[in-house]
Amino acid sequence: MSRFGRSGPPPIRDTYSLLVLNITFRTTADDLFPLFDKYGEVVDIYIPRDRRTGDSRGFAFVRYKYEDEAQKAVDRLDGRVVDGREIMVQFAKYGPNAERISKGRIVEPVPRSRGRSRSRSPRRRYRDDYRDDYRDRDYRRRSRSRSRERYSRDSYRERDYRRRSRSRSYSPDGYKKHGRDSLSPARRSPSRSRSRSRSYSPDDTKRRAGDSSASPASRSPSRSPPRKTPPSPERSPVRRKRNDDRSPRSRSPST
DNA sequence: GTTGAGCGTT
Repeated sequence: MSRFGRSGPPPIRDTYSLLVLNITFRTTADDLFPLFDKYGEVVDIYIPRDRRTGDSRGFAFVRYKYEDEAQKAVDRLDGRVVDGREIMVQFAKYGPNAERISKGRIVEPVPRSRGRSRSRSPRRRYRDDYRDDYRDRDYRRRSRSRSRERYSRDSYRERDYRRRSRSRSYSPDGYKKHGRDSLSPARRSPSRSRSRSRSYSPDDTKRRAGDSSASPASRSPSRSPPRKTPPSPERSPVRRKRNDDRSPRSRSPST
């Protein structure tokens, strides 16, 4: 939203856009206007904001009516501390003045003098690659939230590691301890397993919050085999019963 | 609540 144009950018006849970087996220056009207006006639000030949060992205575009004024503003405001942060002012690459540069008429107005010129070449390439605004926005957002993402990632990793460790710790533990005995614990296993599972159930439910169904699935296979065994014995008794029945019968002939 | 290389809408 342009400071002076509500329905969009104002009619620009011959304006020069300046790019203001390293400004605080709370700095608004109103804060920059008096600063830049002091060094020349400011036509428009625009601060790109995030469409989701609405916060400024940390840089602004200041349009001057004359190039000399813009140049002066750059020279005077570049490196100025605003809101406790040193801002960087330089000519914008994209804009009405960009056409002039395209003509090859203007030869690097500012950065060269200050020697602050960073990697300006690759920037152009990025813009060419960009097609969707979403991607562009996402990319920039990702860059900004790099620190945040890193923190989040660490947290997630730590949690995952801990969870996995715990899972692994219990798995072998149970198997090793009960694995010693034969099928005797097999029947007792489900009983104990369930009992223990219930103890940890609340904890897991709260921690995972309905996510990562892999955990239960992971544990499922472990419990699956032993669980399959119980149903078997269920039918066994039937046959065994018959066996018992047959047992006496078998003994009968023997006798 | 946080952040920090870069290039633009309403």
